[in-house]
Amino acid sequence: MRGLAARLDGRVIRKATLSRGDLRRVIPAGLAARLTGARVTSFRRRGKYILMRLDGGDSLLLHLGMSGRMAIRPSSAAHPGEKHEHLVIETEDGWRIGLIDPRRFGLLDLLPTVEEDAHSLLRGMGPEPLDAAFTPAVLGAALSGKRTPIKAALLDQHVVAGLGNIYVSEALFRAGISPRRLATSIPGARAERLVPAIKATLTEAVAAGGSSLRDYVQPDGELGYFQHAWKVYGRQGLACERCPGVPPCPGIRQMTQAGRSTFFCPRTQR
DNA sequence: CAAGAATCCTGTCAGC
DNA sequence: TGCTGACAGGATTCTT
Repeated sequence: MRGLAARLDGRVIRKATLSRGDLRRVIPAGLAARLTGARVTSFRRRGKYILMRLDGGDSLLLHLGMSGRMAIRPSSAAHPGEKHEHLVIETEDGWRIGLIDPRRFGLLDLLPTVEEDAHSLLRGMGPEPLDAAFTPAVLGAALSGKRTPIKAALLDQHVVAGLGNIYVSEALFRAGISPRRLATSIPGARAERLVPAIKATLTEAVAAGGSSLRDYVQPDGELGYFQHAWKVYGRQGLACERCPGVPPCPGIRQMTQAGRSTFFCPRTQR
């Protein structure tokens, strides 16, 4: 969102082009026409959704799904026909911002700005994990009585907003909590560890991922570097960094929970 | 009601 | 080189 705001906030959209009518759901008719000629007045993020406000009172709702990304280039640059570029926004000051989403799990919608919080996709969403209001007591209350593994509970956007499959594994490792543990056992001392672990994981990821969006300005920009900071995700079989040397770490394990990969250290996460 | 499975879609990679 | 199957950063809907 910060990368988009750097190029779009305060700018006038010269032209918006939609090349297909659906992503995860049908895109409202007239969305491109509404963007064209509008000035972008502010940005907001809620969970994994980005909201771009326009003068005139509407907001563009954007979700990148699993495979979506934004490509930012000067309008003057050559465009060797990116595949799966579903929406293109060109600004009056000469930038071209494209939404590229091969799997089309992403989402676009248009809604009145005053109704953002009432939107069906945002209503009922859990607290923002980086807000001061996201405390161990708040997380504990959301998990209390839930007889699902904590891994699955943290992926539920109604419990806490914005955590994905990678960050859940990373946060549980930092907190020393087994992904198999039932959510209802978290309130109390474990929530006291888990909340700061979630905040630290996301703060570091945003710092690293923000750089990737800036790099998108380059034609062959790198995707970012938080993947180099993963402590368990994708590291099955490797030693974790928290086990004492003797005896050595039994190795990071991978398993499937609710259809998603989970990575964890079987010794330090209990 | 809650939890797991199936589902949408395309690209990539391992194995043959 | 080419084919097949498994799997991928998400979230909703269907089953159990």
